[in-house]
Amino acid sequence: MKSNQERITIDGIDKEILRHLMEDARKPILEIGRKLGISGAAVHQRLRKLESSGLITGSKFVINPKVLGYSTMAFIGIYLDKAMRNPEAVKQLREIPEVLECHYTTGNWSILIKLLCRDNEHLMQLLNTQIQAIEGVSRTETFISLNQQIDRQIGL
Amino acid sequence: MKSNQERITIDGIDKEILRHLMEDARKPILEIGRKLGISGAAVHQRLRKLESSGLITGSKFVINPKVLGYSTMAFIGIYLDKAMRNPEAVKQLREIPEVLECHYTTGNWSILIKLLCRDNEHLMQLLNTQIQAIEGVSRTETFISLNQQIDRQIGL
DNA sequence: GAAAACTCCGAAAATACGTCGGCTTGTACA
DNA sequence: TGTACAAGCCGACGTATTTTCGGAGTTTTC
Repeated sequence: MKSNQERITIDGIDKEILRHLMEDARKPILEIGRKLGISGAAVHQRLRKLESSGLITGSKFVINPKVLGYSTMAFIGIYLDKAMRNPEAVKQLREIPEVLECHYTTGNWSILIKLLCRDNEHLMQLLNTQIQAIEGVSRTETFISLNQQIDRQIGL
Repeated sequence: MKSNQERITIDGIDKEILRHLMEDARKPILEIGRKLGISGAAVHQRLRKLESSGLITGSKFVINPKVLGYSTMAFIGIYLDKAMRNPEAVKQLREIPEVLECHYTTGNWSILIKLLCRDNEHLMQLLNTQIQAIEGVSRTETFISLNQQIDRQIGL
């Protein structure tokens, strides 16, 4: 996929197309065209333009982690004894599949991660045997998400 | 979409199908079938089983916020003067389109939100005019993500 | 005002989707 | 051992979608 990253102008029709596909990536292009009152070919051409502009980075199936037994989400702030250790720490965090996000942040911590685990016991085990074991990690602070009340992409 | 939520067994072929679609929701079923050495019909039947089991919750187009000028991600811990105020606060947070996630968490804060804004100035403006303005918010702590180094779904 | 650039449409070809009956395999049970 | 049942796959089929193409209308550029 090429991303020319050229300046692009997105009009209302583009937004409408994207709004449909952001909700359901498999919605037929023809159906979107019918809904907007333009031909399927036009929708297709606009999508190609949007893709080549780099605005669309891909599409994903979303799976429900609870069905897999993953129901505990947590955020962990990580203190590193030297900020320099960041690249190596991230490399090791990447090996932990439960780590979904990893941010290099301002503030007290060096790193903030979001992770998804089965239950509190699983979380504790990850902390003790995986995360605290990473070289350079001096301390962590854990925040368990009791309930995720909003989860969405940036709007158009 | 029905979700029987029945117990389900996911074998290696199911995982392989999901792995493909989690990366690219528009990948043709037939192509996946060819890659796995089974017919398109079989892939289709498996997908129907996975859908009705509730494992698949949908599909999304992923857009690149940077192309839209959104390049600053931040996490904000919010203190509420009374935890009771949570539902009303969340309702108001939902009205702020830059708020992508909102978690009711253990720990110091009542709420942890993730938000995406254009730049630091935009962030400051959101804090001052939108978030601090919510009734019940007594204090906030902001962590700016200088770099998101991991971003993924739970693995199979 | 001509040329270039956009954007759309309709049609056609290639491809994919979704369903069906039938085949094979494995299991349960008498 | 034999039968019945369920699960999973296949090929084929009709329908629907994708993708491409040329052409036409409109706007922008110079």
